[in-house]
Amino acid sequence: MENQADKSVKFQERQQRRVQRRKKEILAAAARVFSAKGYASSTTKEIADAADISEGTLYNYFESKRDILIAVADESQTPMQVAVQEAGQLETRAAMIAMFEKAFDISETQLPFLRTLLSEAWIDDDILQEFLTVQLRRTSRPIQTFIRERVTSGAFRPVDPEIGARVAIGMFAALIAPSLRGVAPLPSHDECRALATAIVDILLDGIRAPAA
Amino acid sequence: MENQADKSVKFQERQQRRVQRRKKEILAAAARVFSAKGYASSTTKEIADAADISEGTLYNYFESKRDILIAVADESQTPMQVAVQEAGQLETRAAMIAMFEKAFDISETQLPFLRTLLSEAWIDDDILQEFLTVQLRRTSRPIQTFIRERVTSGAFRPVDPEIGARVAIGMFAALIAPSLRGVAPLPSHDECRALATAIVDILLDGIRAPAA
Amino acid sequence: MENQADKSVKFQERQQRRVQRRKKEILAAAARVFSAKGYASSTTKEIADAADISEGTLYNYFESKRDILIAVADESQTPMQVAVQEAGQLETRAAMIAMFEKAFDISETQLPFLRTLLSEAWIDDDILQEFLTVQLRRTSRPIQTFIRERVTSGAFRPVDPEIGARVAIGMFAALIAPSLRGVAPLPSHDECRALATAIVDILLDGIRAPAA
Amino acid sequence: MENQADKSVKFQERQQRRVQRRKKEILAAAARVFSAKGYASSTTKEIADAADISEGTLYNYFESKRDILIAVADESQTPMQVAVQEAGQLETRAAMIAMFEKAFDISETQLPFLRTLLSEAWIDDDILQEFLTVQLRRTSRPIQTFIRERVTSGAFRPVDPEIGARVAIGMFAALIAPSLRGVAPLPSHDECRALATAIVDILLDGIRAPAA
DNA sequence: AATGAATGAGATTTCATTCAT
DNA sequence: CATGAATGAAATCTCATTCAT
Repeated sequence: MENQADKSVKFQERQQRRVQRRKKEILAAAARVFSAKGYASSTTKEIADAADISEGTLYNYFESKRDILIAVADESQTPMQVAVQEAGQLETRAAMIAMFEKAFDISETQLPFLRTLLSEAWIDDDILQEFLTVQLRRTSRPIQTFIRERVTSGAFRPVDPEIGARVAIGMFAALIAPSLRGVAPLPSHDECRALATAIVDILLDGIRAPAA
Repeated sequence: MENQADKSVKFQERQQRRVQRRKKEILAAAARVFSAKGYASSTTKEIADAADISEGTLYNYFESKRDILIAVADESQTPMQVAVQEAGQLETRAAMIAMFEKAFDISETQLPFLRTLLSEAWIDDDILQEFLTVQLRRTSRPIQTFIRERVTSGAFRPVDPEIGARVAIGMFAALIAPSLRGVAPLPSHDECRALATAIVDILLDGIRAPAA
Repeated sequence: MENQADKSVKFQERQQRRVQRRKKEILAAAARVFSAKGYASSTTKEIADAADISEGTLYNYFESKRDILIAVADESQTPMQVAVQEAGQLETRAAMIAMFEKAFDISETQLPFLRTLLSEAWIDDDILQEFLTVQLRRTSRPIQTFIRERVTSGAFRPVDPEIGARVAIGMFAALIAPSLRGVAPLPSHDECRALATAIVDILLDGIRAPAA
Repeated sequence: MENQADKSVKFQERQQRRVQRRKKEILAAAARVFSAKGYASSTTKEIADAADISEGTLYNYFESKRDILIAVADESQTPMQVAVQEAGQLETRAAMIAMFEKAFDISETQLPFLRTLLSEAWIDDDILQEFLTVQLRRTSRPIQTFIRERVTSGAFRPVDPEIGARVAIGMFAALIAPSLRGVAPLPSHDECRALATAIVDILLDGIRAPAA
């Protein structure tokens, strides 16, 4: 049999979960608004409307509009970073393709968060430093290590690992950009594989036909 | 001996030139402001101050703040587009390197315009459609044609020309991005050449060492 | 043996006492908040926090924020009024000193209530009329009577009793003001006596040395 | 004959004067509003309405509502301070009366500024420190010096100069308070003289009739 | 009774644009 | 043409009060 205290504890836990859920809803709504119009042009009214709450309620969950942006940026994760970190050793060409394939596999939900991060990082120094730069570094480092090892072992040509990593990320970014920008649909599963294959092929062997 | 009408014509011409010059000055100032804080967060007062004129005067030269943005976007040109169009036939590896080298060679003056274009195109559909998309198409087309020809002739492997072009542009973009974002200085002449060489090497032959 | 009704009555009484006690707690908390920031700048949240209850609970005990202010003003009492009323006949110089000494003896608890009253009376006409004016009149009247009697009897010079009373209150107020404002500590027991003596001396005989 | 530059200079000067005049107007309006409802309860809309301008215009002249308060406080001057400083040596009883008489002579214009200062100093620590305390010190110091000299020369009894000064200011404050609070009209010329005489009489010789 | 999330009216502040000088 | 004060619409944010739990 439960006593008063037990009930109260349970109640508080449920409250906390409710609050967390509501916070997520607001963030998702805010991400959608931000990704459509940019942070500065979005209004708190639009965010509130998108989250189907009143403007005042926003401020029960976040301290300021900027605070919401920070939370949105915090929630975003570049799919490339996730893919790289989960990839582990990339011994074979197939493994590399699998990694890029995974990186292309962005969920519809994640899209607005990513768009917001990328969009604001272009303007806002704090967002760039605290979020995008951090993620890019985490993405770039393992790739650089990977390249450096192979250059040392002679498997790769003497490429500058930093440039190699940046170029690889750039190839990926160029292919996913239209989807991120919202002018192309997210690639289907098959398209992801095709794009990943294309990147790895070019990255490893270039576009020139091998001398006979 | 000049008559009244002649004088008037001359006067009008001088006026027109003065107006054009002043417009350019305002645009340069606006581009600097926009590139630093983004269009939406920039105020007409900041633009006026940067151009060393009063707010009212702005409206003698442009109809609205938006009008200034359009003009700034119009003024911007992606260096890659210029480079591609001036390049002509890219028969040799050296020619390709020269082209990329040229693309890296962005002037300090042009930088704010470019930054503004790229920043706003990420948010503003009109800017994306009317300016960036147009430029990217003009950049991509010749590269696609170039690739298609070589694939047909057997010089290149059977790469999808569109993907090839986008990947090439992505490689370039990844290397110039920090400078455009304002977190790295523009590359020196020597660095431009090194970067261009790196891109062409990877693009043509990949990073994998040729099988012995 | 008690019957049901008795129990219920006792329960209700205990309830009532509990409610009264809680009300006092809230008022004390509110007085502290009001005295620190002023009524208009204090929020119900701050009051609730200070009283260690939730905002909603406030409204179980008071109808509105204003209602709390009224109750706080009601609770406050100018120490001068208390002292004057308890003083009775002020036949001797010692009795007058004793009265002022008592007036200086403000409790730490009473301080916030007083501060709130004085602060709001300066702005709020209702508070001025309903509370401060009433108290001042009750303080002033006995003093006026006291002076008038002595003027009639020839013990005092022909002073306007109203002005005399106001001047006396003003002397007192000027000395206690820093403590009320919170920039000086409350005077110690000895200091109270010294201040009271100073006031009575000046009030009775002035600061000029008697002609030899 | 005037040239372009001269005209421009004159124009700028006129502009500056216009701006200063407008600033004064806004301050006067703000002082009226503040003195009636207190700073925190006054709205920028009310201030703007009182100054017969739009809310936006306020912000062309002041950075914030708080900024206006500071400016109002800055503009205010306690009449007692002015009177004390202009008084010079107070050798005779007549000179003292003249000084207090002058202190009572507050202009209708100055009233709202003073009210605001006194009202806010009760709540706002910055206002207290930066404005009221400064003024009170400037008022109190000369009076203390005056008393100390006479105590030394034996003309006054051994009164603590600080307490003497505060008591004197308190007597004055108690008599002017109703006018400052807005519940009594400003004293007429004759009333000023009567009040000043009353204060000086009591201060110098007390209310007790001299022993025969 | 107690809670604290939700509300919405209203406060302060910003800013593109206009217009009299 | 140049100016910059004036405007008012709209943005961000606050907070007393209500109400479902």
